[in-house]
Amino acid sequence: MNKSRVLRPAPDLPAEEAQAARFEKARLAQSTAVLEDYAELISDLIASEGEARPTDIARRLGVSHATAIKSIARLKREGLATSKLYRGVFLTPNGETLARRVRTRHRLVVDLLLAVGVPQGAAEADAEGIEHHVSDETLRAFAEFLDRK
Amino acid sequence: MNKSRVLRPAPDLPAEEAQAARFEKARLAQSTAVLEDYAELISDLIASEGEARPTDIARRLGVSHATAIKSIARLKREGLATSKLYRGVFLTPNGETLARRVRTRHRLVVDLLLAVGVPQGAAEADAEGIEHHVSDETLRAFAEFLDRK
DNA sequence: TTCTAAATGTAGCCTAGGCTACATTTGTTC
DNA sequence: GAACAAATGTAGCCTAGGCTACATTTAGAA
Repeated sequence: MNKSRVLRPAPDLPAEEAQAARFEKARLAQSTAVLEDYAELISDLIASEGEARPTDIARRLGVSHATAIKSIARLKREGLATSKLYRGVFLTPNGETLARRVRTRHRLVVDLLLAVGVPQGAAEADAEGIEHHVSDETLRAFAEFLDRK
Repeated sequence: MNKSRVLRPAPDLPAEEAQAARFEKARLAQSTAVLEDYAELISDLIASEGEARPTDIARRLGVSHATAIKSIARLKREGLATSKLYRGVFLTPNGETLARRVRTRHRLVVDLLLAVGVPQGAAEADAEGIEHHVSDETLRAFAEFLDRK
């Protein structure tokens, strides 16, 4: 039945697996993207406003407060944040570490986009989605490229 | 109650909205990422194997065939693909157009990563997630940067 | 101190995209 | 042409992350 399968030479198989692995990595990155965004935002809000409240988080992310509260619950489940009823949200040490890493990465991505000639607005907008898929290896390359400039 | 709200100066508000808009754009890009991946893959399979079958699509993406079939159903709902029971999958003209656009964008992203010094493996892996968040404006900047090199 | 608006939290719904388990169809092989 | 293995499709479950509607708590104002 499967004629094409039989005809396909063996060398294709490793390539197929590599492709599948790339997609899987992208899916994984996506599943942590929300956590990363929240961690960074909570950290920013605490730094600039003194506290991170669900309503402010929701407004900044452009989602309803109910959605924000649900995601905050996930952050808590994953050990990245803490909060008490009707009180603001705080990051655990793990959450702080994540926020720092995300902030650094975000800046590097924006800077790289600017360095290759992407206009400011587009750089900031696109970085918001791109950053979650930039591996440490790629990040290192970005840093070196910016150093050379 | 909301002291920080009152204290926050007006100039913050446009910035908040801009930030929310960036996140919303990223969410939107994410929701079309799967469609884009399938369209490109189906197009590739038809070109290289003569047909695109759910099992092959599933194996290449690293998901179960049931998942692939569900996503193919969404492609059909969105007018990007067609298929008959127990037959392969085909792209509509809209699907073809999307696939072409995605393929071009994918190549450009990989090329740009390579050009700034990202190692081949990381470039190919990261591009899989990054590409979906690269706007036309950014893509143009990438192309110009590569031309200059 | 009480009232009330805003913030916070809860419930329940939806879609997308994963999965496994099972049913059906196809096409090759004997 | 019958049997069987592989491909395809279906059903049902799960989680994440959207939403609206409603309930509860808080804290500032009167």
